[in-house]
Amino acid sequence: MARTSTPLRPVTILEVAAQANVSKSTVSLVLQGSGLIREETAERVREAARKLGYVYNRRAAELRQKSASNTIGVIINDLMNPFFAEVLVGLERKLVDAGYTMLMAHTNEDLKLQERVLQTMREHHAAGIALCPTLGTPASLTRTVKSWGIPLVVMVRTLGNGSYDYAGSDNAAGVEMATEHLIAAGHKRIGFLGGQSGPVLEQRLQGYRAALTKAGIALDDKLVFAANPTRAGGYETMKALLDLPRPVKAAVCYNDLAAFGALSALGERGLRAGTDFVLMGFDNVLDAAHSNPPLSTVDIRPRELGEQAAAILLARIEDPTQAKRQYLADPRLVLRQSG
Amino acid sequence: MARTSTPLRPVTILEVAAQANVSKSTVSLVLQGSGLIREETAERVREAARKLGYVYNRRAAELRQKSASNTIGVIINDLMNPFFAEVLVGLERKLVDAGYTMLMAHTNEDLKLQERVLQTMREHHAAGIALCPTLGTPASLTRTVKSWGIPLVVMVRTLGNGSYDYAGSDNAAGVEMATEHLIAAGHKRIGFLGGQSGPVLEQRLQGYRAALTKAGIALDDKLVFAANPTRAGGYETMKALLDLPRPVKAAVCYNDLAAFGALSALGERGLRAGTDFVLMGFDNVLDAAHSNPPLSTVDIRPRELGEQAAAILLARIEDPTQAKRQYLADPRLVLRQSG
DNA sequence: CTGAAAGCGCTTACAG
DNA sequence: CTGAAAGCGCTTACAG
Repeated sequence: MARTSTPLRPVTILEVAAQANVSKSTVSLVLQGSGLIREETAERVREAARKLGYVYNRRAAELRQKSASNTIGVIINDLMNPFFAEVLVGLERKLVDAGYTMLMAHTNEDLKLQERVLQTMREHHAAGIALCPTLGTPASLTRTVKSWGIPLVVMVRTLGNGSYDYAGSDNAAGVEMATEHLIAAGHKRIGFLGGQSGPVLEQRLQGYRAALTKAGIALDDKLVFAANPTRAGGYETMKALLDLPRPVKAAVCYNDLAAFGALSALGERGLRAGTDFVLMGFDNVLDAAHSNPPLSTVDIRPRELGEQAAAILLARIEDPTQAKRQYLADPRLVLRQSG
Repeated sequence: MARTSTPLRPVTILEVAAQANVSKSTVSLVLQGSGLIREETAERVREAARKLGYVYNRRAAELRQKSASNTIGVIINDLMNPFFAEVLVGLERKLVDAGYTMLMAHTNEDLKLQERVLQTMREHHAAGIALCPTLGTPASLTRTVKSWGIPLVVMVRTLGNGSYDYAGSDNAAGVEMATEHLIAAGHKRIGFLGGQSGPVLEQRLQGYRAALTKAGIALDDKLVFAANPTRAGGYETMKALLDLPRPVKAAVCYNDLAAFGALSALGERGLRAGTDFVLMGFDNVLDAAHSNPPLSTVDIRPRELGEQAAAILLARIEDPTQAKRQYLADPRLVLRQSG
C-alpha cells in the first residue's frame, strides 16, 4: 500500500536514510547540498525523501548548529499608513529573495507591545531585526539589541544621535524643497499641516523653517498645525487653516496621508487644489498619483527605502564588524496637479 | 565582577539551575509556570534566570515537545491595497493577544511564490496558516495543507466549493445593495468598474446583475469594465466610461481603491462625484471617509474580517475536529458624499 | 565518499 | 516537591 501523507508521525532523516540505504549523515549532507556526496547517491537520497514526504526540520537543525533562525523580525508602527505598507513590501521582497522569512509585528505606537515583540523575536533567534521605532523608544535600544547579538537596522525614525545602521530619508531637505517650491510660486503665507511630535516632525519642520528663513519670510506659528499624520488629521487641520482670519492659499503637509485629508477638506469647501489652493505632500505613496486631484509631493521612494533597509541588514548579518551604514533617501520633487 | 551580557555563550537552564541550587527539571517546570513547584523555590529560580540574563530557547522546547511553534503564517496577496492592510492589522492584533507571533508573507499574486512561502511555513511548524489565496490557487490546496496537519483559514477569496474554514464577505449581497441604491436614485445606466477575474469579481458582478434584473433593467455589457482593482484601474475605466457615446452618470466600483481612481478621473474632467456623477465603492477602508469627496460605499469592516479570521483559526487550533466555520461579513451601505 | 557517536537545550515520565 | 536519565531531529567532527 502506498504511503499516504500522515501528519501524525513526521518522516525523519533516519527513515530517508533507511529508504535510500545510506547513513543519516549522508542524508544530512545531501540535504545541505554538500558536494561531498556522489551525485548518484545524492539523487537516490532526494528520491527517497520525496517518496516519503520528508519535511526538513529547521528547529532541530538550528538547535544543533546553534545558529540563528532564518527569520527576520520586522516591526512596523503603523501599517494603516500606505507609506509603511510600501516600505514593508520592499523589505519583504528583498528578504524572501535572500532566503529569509519575515516575522512581522505591528506596534501601533505602543511601547509596551514593542518591548514584547522584541522579546519574542529574541526567543525566536531572529537572524536580524528591522525596526521602525515607536515614538518614545529610548535611544539605548540599539545597544540593547546589539547586546543580544542580533543585527538591527532602524528605519524611518532616528533613535538619538548614536551610530547605528539606518534607512530613512532626508526630511529637512525634502520639506525645504517643497516649501521653496511654494515660495517660488509667490506664496508668503504657507501652512504646515500634520505630524506627531518626534524626530521626523522635527526634521520636517526644520526644513519648513529653513526655506522661510532663506526667503526672508518670518515664521508665523499660527500657520503650523500639528496633528496625527492621518487623513483625519490632515482634514481637521486644513479646515482650521482655512478658518484663519487672514486667508492662506498654500500649505505643505507632514506626509501624503495628511495631504489626502487636506484635499478632502478643500473639496468640502468647494476649493480645488492646484488652482484655489496649492498643496504639497511628502512620501509619494502610490496613491498620490491618483488622488483628486493628483498630489504634488516629495518623492522618497518608500519601497526602495524598504529594500535599502533590507540590504543594510543583510550586509550586517553577513559581516557583523563592518562599519555602520546609512541610507538617506534623496528627496525629489514630483509636481502633479495639487501644487 | 558582574556578568555583562555576552551573546557569545547563551545561558541555559543548566546554569540557571546551578545558580538557584535546583535541578534543571525544576527550572523547566518553573519556566512553564507549573504549579508543582513551591513558590519560594520558583521565585529563587526566576531570580537566578533574571540575574543571568537567561533567554528561553523556544526551538529546543518545541523540538522536544514535538509541538507546533507559536508562529502563525499569514499570506497576503496584495499589501498595497489598504483593504488587506486593514485585514492584516485586525488579524495580527488577535494573534499576538493569543500569544502567537506572525510569520508574514506577501505573494503579490505570484502562485510560485505562494507555494514557496507555504513550504517555508510548513518547515517552521507554523501552528496555523491564514491564507488569502493568489488568483489561480487550486481548490485542492485546502486539503494539501490539512494533510500537513496545519490548521488553515482561507480569507476573502473562496477556493472552490469544498468545505473549509473561511472568513470573507457577502459580495453579491453587498454589490446588489449598492446597485439598488443607485437604481432607487433613478439611474438606469449604471457602470461597473474594476476587478480581476476571480471568485470575488464573479460574486460582485452577480450582485450587480441581480439588482438590474430585479429592477427590470437590461444588462448592458458595454457598461462593465474589468481592470486591476487598483487606483490606476479605476482611473482608466472611469475615463473609458465617460467616453462612451451615450452618457453614464452612475457607477458601482469593484472596490474602494478603484473608486478612488475613479474619483481622480472624475475630477480631471471637472466633474464632482455626488452631484455630476454618483459613485459607490466597496470595502469601506479607512480612507473612504476622507477622500475627495468622501466615498459612499459598502462597509464590510475589513479589520473585523481579520479578527474573525484569527478567531476561526484559533478555534480550529484549539479543537481540530470541530465543524467548519465561516464568517461572512454582512454588508452595510454607508452613504457619504459620492453616491 | 560514508558510518558511528556525541551533543544542541529543552521536556517528560519515573523514582524518590 | 525534586533529581537522574532518556530523547526530540538534526549536524559535525572523527574514523575508516
